[in-house]
Formats: sequence, C-alpha cells, structure tokens
Amino acid sequence: MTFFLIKQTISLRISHISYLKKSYFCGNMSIALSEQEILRRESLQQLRALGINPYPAEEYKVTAWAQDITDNFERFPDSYKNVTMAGRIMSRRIMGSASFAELQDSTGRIQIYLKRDDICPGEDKTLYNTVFKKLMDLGDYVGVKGFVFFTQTGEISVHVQELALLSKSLKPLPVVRRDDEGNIYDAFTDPELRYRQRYVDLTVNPGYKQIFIARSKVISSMREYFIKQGWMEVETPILQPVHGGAAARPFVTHHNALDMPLFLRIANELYLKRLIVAGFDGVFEFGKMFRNEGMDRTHNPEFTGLEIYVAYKDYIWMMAMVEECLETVARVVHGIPVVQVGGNEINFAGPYEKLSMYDSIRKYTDIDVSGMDEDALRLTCGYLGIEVTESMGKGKLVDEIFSAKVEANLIQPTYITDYPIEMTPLAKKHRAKEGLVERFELFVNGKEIANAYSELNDPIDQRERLEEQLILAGRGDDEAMAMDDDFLRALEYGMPPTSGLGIGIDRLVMLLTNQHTIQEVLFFPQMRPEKKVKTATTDDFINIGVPAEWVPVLNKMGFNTVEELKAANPNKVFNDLGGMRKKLKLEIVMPAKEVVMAWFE
RNA sequence: GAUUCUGUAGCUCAGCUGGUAGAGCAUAACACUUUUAAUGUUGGGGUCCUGGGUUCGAGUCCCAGCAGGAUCACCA
Repeated sequence: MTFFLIKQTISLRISHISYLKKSYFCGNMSIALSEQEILRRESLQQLRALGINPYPAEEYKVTAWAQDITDNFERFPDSYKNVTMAGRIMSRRIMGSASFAELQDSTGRIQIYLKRDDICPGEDKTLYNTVFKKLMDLGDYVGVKGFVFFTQTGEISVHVQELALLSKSLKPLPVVRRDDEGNIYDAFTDPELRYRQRYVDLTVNPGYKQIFIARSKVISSMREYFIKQGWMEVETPILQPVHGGAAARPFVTHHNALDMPLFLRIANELYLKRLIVAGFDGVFEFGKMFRNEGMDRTHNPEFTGLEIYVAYKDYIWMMAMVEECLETVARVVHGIPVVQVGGNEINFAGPYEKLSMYDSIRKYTDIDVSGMDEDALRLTCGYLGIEVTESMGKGKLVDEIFSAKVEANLIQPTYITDYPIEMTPLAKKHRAKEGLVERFELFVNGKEIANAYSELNDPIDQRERLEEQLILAGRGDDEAMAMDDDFLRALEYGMPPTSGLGIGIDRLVMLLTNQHTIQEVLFFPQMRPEKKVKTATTDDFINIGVPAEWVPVLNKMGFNTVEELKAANPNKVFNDLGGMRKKLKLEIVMPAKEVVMAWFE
C-alpha cells in the first residue's frame, strides 16, 4: 500500500491535550507526557490530516527479509530487483533530498536509501519532505518497496521506490548505536528496564533474541527426540488438592465453587506415574512448576520442568538415554556437542562420568560418611564448617555435605548415583546396597541439571516412606512431602517397573546459552510491581471547579492530588498555568483569575 | 532475610570539601543527492526515586522507605 497524498493545507494547530487526558499513569513512568511523546502525538494528528492512516488494517505482503538479502544479494543479485520489506526505522541520516535509514525486521537490519524524487515522482513532495522527514520517527513500522543495490561505500541497501507507514510509534525507543567495528554506544543495559519492558529490550538489543531462539530449540528438539522414541506428550493438573512429588513450599489458592484450597503444582511427578499405572509405556510433560520460595539469579517462582517416565526401564538405562538426548539437543543448538560456558568447555557427548554420592564425598573431602549415623554426620558437618539445624535428618545432612564440598567441582557432565534413602522418598531401594536408593542426578558446570530414579512402585514401601516425611514435617521441615492417598491407591493397583527423569529446562537453557541468571532465559521474569504514584482522578479536580482540559496540565505541573494543589500558592499556580499554556502551545481557554482563586477555597 | 552498590533529561552517564543542574546520543529548526557512531549551526527538554532531618542554603551530608544489581543465606 502506498500513501494517498493530499496537498498539505492543514494548519499545525493540534490539540494534544485530549491525549494527555487519556494517558494512564503508573509506576515510575512520567506523570504526563514528555516533550518527545507530545511531538509524536502531534505528528500522528498531522498524518491523519494528510489522509494517512497511522494504523492501517490491510495486510502488507512482505517478500524479502534483511538477513536473506545481506547473505545472498551478492551471489544472486537478479533475485532482489523487486523486494517488499517491513520493519521498524531504527536510525536515520537525512541529507537534504536524499536519506539513509536502517530498517529492522525480525531477521536483522538493512540500510534503506530514500531519494525525494524517487518516492515523490510528481510535483507533490509531501511524502518525503513532510511525512518521511517530519512526521515519521525512530521506531515507526514502515513498509518499503524497491530494489537492492550497493552504495558507493559498498553497503548492501534497498533503494526505496514506495514508502508506507504501517504503525506509528508514540514512545521513543532507547537509541543504541554501533560503529563499524561493532562497538556499542549508549547500550540499553539496565536489567530492571530490560526485564520489565522485554519488548523494548529485544527491539534495541536483538542479540538477546538468540537466547530465546535457543530455548525454543531446546524444547522442540527434546520433544522431537521423545516422540521419535514412541513416548507421548501429556498434560496433568496445575491446580492440585495435594502438592506432591517434590520438597518445596507451594502457592495456595482457593476454589470458590468447591470451597476448598488448591495448590499450584510444585511437581507433576505423581500424576505422570498415575499414567504409567494406566498403561502408557512412556509419558512426558513440559510444564510450569510453581514454588513459593526466594528469588535470585537461579530461582524464579515459576519455572519450566520436563518430566518423563518410561515403563520397564531402570535408572541405568535412563543414564544412556539422557546422554543421547542431551547430545542431540546440544547439536541442534550449537551444531556440535561442545558448549562454551564461562571459562569451561563442556562436552555433552556421552558417556558421562559416574560417581556414587558417598564416593564423591570421599573424593573431595577424604571422609567416608557411608557408615555414619545422624549424630556422626552432625559432628562431620561441624568439622567441615557446615551449618545444620535440628530439623535436618540423615539424608539432609549428607546432602548438605555434598552441596558444600562436592557440587562445585562437577564441571563436565557427571552422574552422582545412589543416594541415601532418607532424602529420596519416591525412589526404589537399591538392588544391592543397603540404605541407598536407585537415583542419579546429573551435574554440569557445578549445577544440578537432571534428577532420575528407578521409580518406587512398592505401595507398602511408598506409604512408609511418605509417613517418614510426615515425621520430618513434624520436626519443622516445612518442605517435607505430603501424603497423597490417591497416588498410593494407584500404586496398589500396580505400576510396572519404571524409570523417571526430571530436567530443569531454564537451567539447561542457561547452560546451553552461557547465561548466569535465570532472568536472562525467561521472557518475563517475575518482578516486584512497579511503584504506583498516588494520583487523584480527573473528577476530583473537576469537583473543585477545575476545567477538565486543565487537569492534565496541573498533573504535568506536579499536582497529582487536590491536597497538593491546595497547598500551593494560588497566584503562582495562576501564573504557571499561563506559562504552561504557552510552553505546551495549548489552544485552550485560560481560566479567569477568580476561577483559579476559587479552586483554593 | 543479611551485607553492599546504584537510582540525575527519552537513553547512557558526569556532577569536587554543600553554593543558580551538565555532556553525548535522541528530539526541534536550518543547510546538505551515496551517508553509515553522517556532518555543520542554533534551540528546547529535569519531581536530581520518595519522605523526613541537619543547614542561611542539599543532587551532594544524616535517617527511614521504595525499586534494581552484586555477594551471601534460604531453596532439589
């Protein structure tokens, strides 16, 4: 679509005050509009006056993308003699009757070249002189038609023959500039703004899109791998009457019709095992988990977990499966199984090192904790300088030693196997070793990435283990697991021997994209709400006699409540209103002095 | 939760022992037909996060709060 042009005969008198009234204030956003925002709203009105719809409804048929042009134009110049592109204007260099601009689409940026007499072949040069040079701004979405060529300085550019506005941008984007060497100036880096306004972040820092593209590939390649093995993707409840399957504090909500509390799931394990009882050979789910705990660079209140359960398998089989799966994922994301993470090169090609939990503690502390009772473990913790609490049982104490002394050393993918039975109520007792369960966790770069068991399917054993958890809960461990009678009933009907696995997708993505905060791999990490500024409604001001069109002006002057206004000097307010009227070029009637004085009575 | 750092123009940041608020980019006006961190000239733009306190005087010092970062603690 091209512009429908009319002679520019409108006056430039624009009443932007109506926009001020509609603006909605919250957070630390400015109370009224900035100068630049007002100018853009004026431009919007002028565009409409020229007969140009700043938000057209019609489809815009795009036939070319920036990345493809920069990659292939040199080899196939004939294929780019007539291209239609769309995107945002990200920079502009105007030189009289010719201009260069950068157009950013979903694939990247490309320079466009506009010449006045090319886009305005007739007498009327409004499209170039007024629309492009004056009324369009950085951030506007435009469509261009033209041909690709090399500029004198050798840059691939699009010579524009038709220009169309597709969507007007009313807020100025941060301008991030880059020079020839790729140095970045005025980068938009404040994490708070980046996370709160991810749309701005990804617009001006498109490099971060790669993280989310990688994230998408991780999930899709795992899903594809599992489906190829014949396993089925399923969905299980997020709202659960009993929060089982993990040790964590839940979020609580309430169902009104049933008048009962419900928990947002902390794990989906017990539901997936019910499906194995039901007769599926392999089920898996990518799902959000919710844990009501602290937030930091590795914890978000909601995060994505993968869980998979396969019947007739054990945890030894699972190790081989995980090796194959993660190598596949790493290859899809990077092309090779080796991933650079910080200063470490991590190789996801199997087989991975295997170390039992007790052996790993012996390896890194020279202490054999395998035969110790609870008291001896407490003494050992004291010797190692590890803080313990009364509520910690034997399993928890071993885990504390492991976390403090072993974890950080496990850089290359390493399976830690055979955990103490006390810390793992859902895993099967070890086939050979007394007091242990058949479990492994996969550690990479010092962090736990995956957790797997030979699943416990002995219903009587399972009931006893959950009862032990209730005892721990009684000792004050508020993360101990709850009893789930329906799950136990399912096991009593019989669950085949099964191996199960859970992977924290966010942390896996962090690893594969070399990010050290979880916020960087989540589009919208949880944040505290933006601060609200207390503002009176327009009606509060109207009630004391302020004309509606002057309320936003008072707000702009810093009076957000009637009380603040009344505390001010009436004469100064009257004078300042005149000043604002002039400054903002407002075409509204100045209230009489007596009227203003009446506001303060 | 603890410690610590940060909060100043649309963005990135200066602002000294307390004395009328600065720069670059963005923005506005003018010039300019192949520029590329375009350039030149001239303007406009601020609740110095909020609230108290000290002071003749606070962006600056003190206290409290809010938001964010980092480290630690908690946490499969």
